[in-house]
Amino acid sequence: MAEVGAPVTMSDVARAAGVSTATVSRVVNGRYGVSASTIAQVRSAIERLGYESSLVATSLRRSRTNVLGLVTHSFQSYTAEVLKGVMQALSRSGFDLIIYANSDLYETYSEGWEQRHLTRLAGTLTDGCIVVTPWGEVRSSIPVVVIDPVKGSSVPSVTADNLAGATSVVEHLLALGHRRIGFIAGRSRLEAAWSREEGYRRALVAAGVPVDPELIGRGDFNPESAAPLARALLERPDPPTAIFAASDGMALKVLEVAKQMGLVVPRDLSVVGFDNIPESALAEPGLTTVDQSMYRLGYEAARMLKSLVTGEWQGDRRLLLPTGLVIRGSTSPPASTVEP
Amino acid sequence: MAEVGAPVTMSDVARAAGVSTATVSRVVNGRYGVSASTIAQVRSAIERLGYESSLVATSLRRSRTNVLGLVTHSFQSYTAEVLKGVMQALSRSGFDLIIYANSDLYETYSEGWEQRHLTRLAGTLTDGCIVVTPWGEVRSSIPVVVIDPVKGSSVPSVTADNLAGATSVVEHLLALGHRRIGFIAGRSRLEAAWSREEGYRRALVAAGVPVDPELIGRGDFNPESAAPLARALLERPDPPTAIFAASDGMALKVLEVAKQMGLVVPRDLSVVGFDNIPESALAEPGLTTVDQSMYRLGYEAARMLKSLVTGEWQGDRRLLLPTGLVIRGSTSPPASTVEP
DNA sequence: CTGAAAGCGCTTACAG
DNA sequence: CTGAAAGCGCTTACAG
Repeated sequence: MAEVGAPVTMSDVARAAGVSTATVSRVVNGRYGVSASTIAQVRSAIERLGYESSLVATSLRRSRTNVLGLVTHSFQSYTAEVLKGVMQALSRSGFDLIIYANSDLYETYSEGWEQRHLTRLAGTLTDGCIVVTPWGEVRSSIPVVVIDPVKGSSVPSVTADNLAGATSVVEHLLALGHRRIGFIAGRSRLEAAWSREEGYRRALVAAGVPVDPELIGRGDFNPESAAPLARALLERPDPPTAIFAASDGMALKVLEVAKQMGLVVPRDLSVVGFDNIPESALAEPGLTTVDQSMYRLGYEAARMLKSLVTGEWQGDRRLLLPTGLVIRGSTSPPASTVEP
Repeated sequence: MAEVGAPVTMSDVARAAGVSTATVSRVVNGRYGVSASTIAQVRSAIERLGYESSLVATSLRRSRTNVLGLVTHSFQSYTAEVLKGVMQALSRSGFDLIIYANSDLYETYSEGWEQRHLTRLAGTLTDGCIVVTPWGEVRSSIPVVVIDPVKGSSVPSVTADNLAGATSVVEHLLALGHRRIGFIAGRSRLEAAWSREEGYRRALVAAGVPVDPELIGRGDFNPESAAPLARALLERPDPPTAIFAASDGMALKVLEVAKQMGLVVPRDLSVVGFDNIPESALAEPGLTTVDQSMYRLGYEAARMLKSLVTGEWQGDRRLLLPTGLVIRGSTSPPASTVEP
């Protein structure tokens, strides 16, 4: 009952039922114009042989496959959340989902992975694709929805309202009395990174606090990139009283560096992240951060893609989803609130 | 830069480069016997047109695709863990991964989904497949590894040591002084469900405690199935002092029912689950349970599949992975330890 | 070193 | 109502 011989093809069924493959195809696809008795014969042969049509052959021949694709680079917790949302949106939709993940995790090849995989799927296998946080702009012969596009992208996309999220972080810190607020930026090509920095800047300017370029570190969303930047900020003669990192991963790194330097959070330093990954709640102290629902991003992306494929999509092709500030233990008023 | 026309095919490249598709194919696949100048022409045409070979066409023609498949019914947290393990094992292996999930979540079609999808992928797209918790025995023309097979399955598989895990739960409860231990079983076709019940029985027998069939409820791993069973157990004139549910989902339901009935856990009732899903740690009180590393299951399944496909697998085709008891707040000695 | 041709497993006009 | 044939985009002997 384990590994059996060659797969059963449509020709096998045709031979067993004594008809042509064309007829088998008609029965399999429920087309009209086949006699009841032929249908019965074919059905029984299908049953007997355990035939299932080959996804590959079918999709090569047909224009429409009813399969949507999702291309992702890696498999983190947030990817899983996205997938749950996607599956929910696709439930009973008639579309199946194929997820393509390349194993070449850290190779040179990885730049442009999304475009490569997309193109390989697009011609034939899938009717539409979701691409999660690509490295660059993507183009395709089929509808595509990008979750977290690069800045300036014109492809349909779903993004969290990073600008509002970042603004609320800085407003929160300002309200606590902070005036020297450091920022560790993310990979600047991504729209998300740009918006988070922009929110930081605007909120400061709106409050009449000058933006000090010395307090901005250039990270890349990789947690490791944040460590030296945090250290540099904190070793200044006039260190910031709060650091806002553009991702939770980087913020958790800031927490670590602060601890190593003998600083107590939030007494000596307030720290804020962005994303609300599960680890942020478990940190000690809990990390104040901005929640962006990855589930929701996945859900909305799938919903848009579905409508794009069927041609029913109305309205904006660039969805902005709300974010929410989550206040935990890593923020408090600065030790000495010095107002000029 | 968004949705562009028809996909670029090999013929397009051939035409642009002034050669035959056979030659393009040779260049794309790095075959010997093409002149340097031709290679250069073809390469430049590929670059210019942005050509990528069609996954579907390639895999239809070739016997080997270097793509492994994973077929799953749903997308829960544990599926995500499995996937992380699979991706880790496949990292830099030269195999890409395709995950096929059907959207038809709750339909009649769902019985036997794994066999259907497996067959549709197997002939052509994938060199091997992982199937996660199937409904029945699977067969295929390509190597398959099942995570959590049905009982009596002969397909290569990876499973947690459910027997040892369940045994350790009951030994823990016995050591605390419990003698009337209720059990809520899982979907009995699954080997995991059977082993967990068997562990429960054996541990009782080993301790000289008779197995009372009245204390065994027949659930199906669905949390909802546990509620009436727990209620029935707790409303008995001689209720158990502890309930061991065969999954965390069901155990959390028991916790809920107990609360509704005004019982305080663990004072009035000890509760134990199985799986160690994230929610079990967040319950109030924390749920004592058995940890089975889904990450590890995925990792080992992928490792085995890889070797099965390349024909290098040595040793057992049925892997049993260790489990570990995780003691949290939901278990304590019974209120009155009555020893006969 | 290169191309014409067959064929992977299907579907779809086109005849009959 | 049914079948022979063409073709989806590739790869691979087979010639040359």
